[in-house]
Amino acid sequence: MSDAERVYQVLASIPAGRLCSYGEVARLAGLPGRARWIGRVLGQLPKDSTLPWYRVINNQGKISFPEGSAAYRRQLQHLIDEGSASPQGKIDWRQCRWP
DNA sequence: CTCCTGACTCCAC
DNA sequence: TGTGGAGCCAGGA
Repeated sequence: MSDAERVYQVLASIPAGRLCSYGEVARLAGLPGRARWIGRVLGQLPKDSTLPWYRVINNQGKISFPEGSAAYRRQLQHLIDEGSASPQGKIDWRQCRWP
């Protein structure tokens, strides 16, 4: 199994309504210290992917896109749909911790 | 091969 | 609480 495949599995196993940081996904995938790589992998994800990439935010509990950008709004909308964030962009990052 | 970049983190100020 | 800098490492030029 490739590193990328493990990352996909970790992603797919994040419950709806829960959030996870890049570094955490990396650790869960057995790749400690490679948070940046996770970001790159997500960036390469096909647009029609069903993986919950939007449940991944940075360690500060924020979306890792410039506020107001199209990508930012797209991710925020998903989080709002799942009740993880308010329309104002306030993210409930307490949900970040995830076993 | 080297240099630069980045959906990141940590740790000192 | 906020900033800044160093560490990190795969990819592309």
